[in-house]
Amino acid sequence: MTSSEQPRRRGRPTAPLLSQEKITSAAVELIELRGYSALTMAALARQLGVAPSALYNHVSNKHQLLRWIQDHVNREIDCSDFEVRPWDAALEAWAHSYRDAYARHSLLVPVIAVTPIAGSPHTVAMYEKVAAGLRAGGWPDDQVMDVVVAVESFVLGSALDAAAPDDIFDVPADQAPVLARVVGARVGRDAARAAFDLGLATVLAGLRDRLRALTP
Amino acid sequence: MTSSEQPRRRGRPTAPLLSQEKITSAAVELIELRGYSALTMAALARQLGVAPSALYNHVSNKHQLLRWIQDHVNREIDCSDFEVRPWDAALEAWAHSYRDAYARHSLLVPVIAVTPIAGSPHTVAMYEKVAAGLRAGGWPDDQVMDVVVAVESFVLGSALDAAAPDDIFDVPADQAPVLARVVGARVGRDAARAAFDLGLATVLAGLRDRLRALTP
DNA sequence: ACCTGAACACCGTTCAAGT
DNA sequence: ACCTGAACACCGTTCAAGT
Repeated sequence: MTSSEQPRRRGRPTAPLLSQEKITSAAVELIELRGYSALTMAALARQLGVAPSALYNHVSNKHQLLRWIQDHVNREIDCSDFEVRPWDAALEAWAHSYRDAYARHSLLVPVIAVTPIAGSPHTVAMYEKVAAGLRAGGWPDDQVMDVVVAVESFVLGSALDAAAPDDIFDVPADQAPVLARVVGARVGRDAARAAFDLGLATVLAGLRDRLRALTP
Repeated sequence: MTSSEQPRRRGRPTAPLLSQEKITSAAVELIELRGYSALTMAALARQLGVAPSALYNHVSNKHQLLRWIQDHVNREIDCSDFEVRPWDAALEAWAHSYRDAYARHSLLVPVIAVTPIAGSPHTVAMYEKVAAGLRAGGWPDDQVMDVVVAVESFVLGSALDAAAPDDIFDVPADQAPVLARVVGARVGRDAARAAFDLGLATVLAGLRDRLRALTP
């Protein structure tokens, strides 16, 4: 060990093993490989080749880690259409992309719904684009966030629904005859997607009407 | 100890200390008193004056307990209107009641969305009424469940949103100017309710249009 | 049949100690 | 500044033992 030469105090300035980026992508990898139930601080540390306690030098607790993951997932959501297409078409594409992302991360849904966005740069950028698109489309300032939140609520509820088993509404016909009948009448394969498509089309039609009534 | 006489084997047939009803209402009481984070098997047992392991003679695990609580909450949801009012008015009242119930139990939302209803009598009864009301209102069999699920997705998403802090969208104006502007333009106190009301009105308008187009 | 008490495997998190 | 290893408080759940 040479005694001086290097700017840092002694030895070479060994780079830290961990960082927000490394931790987040390891966590996402773990989730995609083995699901959210496999995401424990111990398993994450193991994946990173480090002791569990080492994580706490970079992340204050597991909840903050979930917020990092949330921002990472939001990065995948496509909202580029707001800059080039009419507000309603862009909103539809955004809702689809948003739902699909969180259908794969439904465990995050209760986290998103409640976490301030300020610390999440990609999330802030997404809302900025959406808000700008709606505003440019003619929505008045004091209704933009209501539209965003309403659509988002539908999207997140649908993402949860997408994680439901196919037989969730199965019930003995003698116990609930009408329910059994209408449940049996659903032809399609992907019932959750059919409900989402119907709902989204309905919401968009309703919003178009509302905006039209607002600006004569 | 007399040897015969009693139908049971020996002593008096001491009634069990626990039952589904007692466990469920103790759990609900615990939740309303100290929140979901206080609902542990140990705390629940303590409330019932019993050892934690005793619970497992009546409930197979904590997840099943959550389903019992879910059915209990669903009992509070008002869907009586479906028998006496037009489908759209009844759907609106149901959605309001549904959202309010789960705004108080948002931790259950991810559970509901994924749990088969078959084992939950009040839940089945609720869906039966809703389905019958929509069907009587003129909705075709193969679309009834899509409408139910779409509205329910919006309701559950909104229930999650109702648990969000007021400052969830607060962001520095230089970082996201349009977002900051429209967030600031929301006048009202209860932003979550405003978004829910706008969304619900929009969904109902859209559904009325859709049904009208279906039945000329 | 139903309850107790002790135990188990696992969790997130803390902290003194090292470099 | 960053990591290790040992420890802590708490979880849900199991199970032999009692009545």
